[in-house]
Amino acid sequence: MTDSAQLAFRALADPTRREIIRLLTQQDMSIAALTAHFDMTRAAVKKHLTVLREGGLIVVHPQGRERLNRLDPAGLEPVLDWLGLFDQFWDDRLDRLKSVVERSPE
Amino acid sequence: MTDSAQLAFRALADPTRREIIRLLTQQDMSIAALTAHFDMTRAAVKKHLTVLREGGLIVVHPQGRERLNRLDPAGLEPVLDWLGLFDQFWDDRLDRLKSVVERSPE
DNA sequence: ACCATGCGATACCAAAAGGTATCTAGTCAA
DNA sequence: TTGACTAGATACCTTTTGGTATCGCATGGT
Repeated sequence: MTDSAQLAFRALADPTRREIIRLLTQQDMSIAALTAHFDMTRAAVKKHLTVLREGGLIVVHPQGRERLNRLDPAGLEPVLDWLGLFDQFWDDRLDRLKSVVERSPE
Repeated sequence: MTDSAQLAFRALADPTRREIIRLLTQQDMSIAALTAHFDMTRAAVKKHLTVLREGGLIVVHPQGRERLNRLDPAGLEPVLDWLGLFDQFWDDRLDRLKSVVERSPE
């Protein structure tokens, strides 16, 4: 009963992992293919993939000697659910802020 | 130009900080008031509040000798924006998965 | 003026996270 | 079966993170 939202939020907290997610929205990819997009070793990418899998955000399905990593949208549900708890709150204030934010580029 | 989404995602990655957010949706609170809800020292809570402020999720406004922490919904925008990039993707597959997930409690 | 109180800042510690190097094990082609 | 390629596992290192303990600084009541 380890809070599944926790594992998902943790998985999303790293920029490399979010980039992996972005890449996987384009197509399923092997570790080697993903590693080509980063300046780090295959082992490091593997660790990120493990965290993503623990967070339920990807699934692996072996194909011959390759193991393709595929995005699993169901893993995002806990995150969306949590954020949804505050829909009312965010909406109320976001609406009021929108015009303000747009005209103050900071 | 430090990616603001990164700071926000990092702030959301800790369960204590998410609980703080939840508490702050009810009412603005001082550090002391927040600390009463956790089994940790005021200094630890203070650190979490710093991370939340860096993530743009809360703002502090002094009131006498108290400093009330207030939720800032604008800080969540980068997160919602990032998630929004995959709306199409999630939606497509979430719809297909919904019934499946509901009948497979795993 | 005093003293409680509410916070901020710092130094310090243990554990977790991100990374590399290296070794081992399957799978496919010749 | 040998060799090349793809990936998992482990040991190890460094940095970050979450936490405590402690000190000092304002603020407000008496």
